[in-house]
Amino acid sequence: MMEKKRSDCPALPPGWKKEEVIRKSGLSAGKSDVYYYSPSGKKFRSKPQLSRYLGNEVDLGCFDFRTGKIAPGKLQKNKQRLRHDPLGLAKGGKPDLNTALPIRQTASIFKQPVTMVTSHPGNKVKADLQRANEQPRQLFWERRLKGLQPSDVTEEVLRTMDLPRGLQGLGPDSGADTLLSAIASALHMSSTPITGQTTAAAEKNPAIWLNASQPLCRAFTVTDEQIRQQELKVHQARRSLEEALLADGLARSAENSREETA
DNA sequence: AGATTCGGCGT
DNA sequence: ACGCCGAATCT
Repeated sequence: MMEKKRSDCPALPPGWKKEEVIRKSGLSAGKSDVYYYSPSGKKFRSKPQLSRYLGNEVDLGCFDFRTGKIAPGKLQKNKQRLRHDPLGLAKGGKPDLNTALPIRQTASIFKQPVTMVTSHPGNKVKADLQRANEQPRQLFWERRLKGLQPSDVTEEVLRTMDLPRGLQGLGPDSGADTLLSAIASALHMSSTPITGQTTAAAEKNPAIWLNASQPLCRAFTVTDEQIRQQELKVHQARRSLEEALLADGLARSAENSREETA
């Protein structure tokens, strides 16, 4: 029996082993296959398979399956993509590695926990609201959000969201789409109330008078009625998400059992 | 049956 | 050129 040399893999959680097997015959002789073994001994033979199993425990985004190391060369690609296809959803529909837990993949750039809808209490919701609030930001960084649109997996653009009148953009790129993204981002990233730009001076010269901790938006007020309507929308959206997660979970377990019993 | 191995499709 | 995975082959 050939002793398989399984080596520890530092880029993975403790207990994971990596193995490389050289092909010794056939047209592909000399090539090699790489396998990983979980601490429990399950064998993995591709990055997607590994990613499905690890979920968000480990970000495999820049993990090189063949070498077993973190590949720093991937950042270039991501930046390039940010221009017109920020999330890589546009086409080709990558299997989207790391899809196990719901991550808010909106304009708000940084991954955050999101409400997990279950029938049980004890949900963790935005547990760390005081994180990373004091990061330096570009003035008018919101313009990077221009043109972002919600779409489903078939690439069809979903209905656009309507903002209430009374919300008005400010500064360069003060279009409605940028405004929506800017406000959404502000709500995600700030733990203080979002008021818009309250000084009238920001109107005339935003570059000087801008309150950088507020979105590029004129000051506004929100009515109780608007809040009620929004609560309704959120409830409906959560139901949709719950159904989607359920369906996804079923598909995932179906695939897992298919692999196990294959 | 499970494990191993190479082919070959798709990118 | 290579990742991924089906399936033939082996034990």
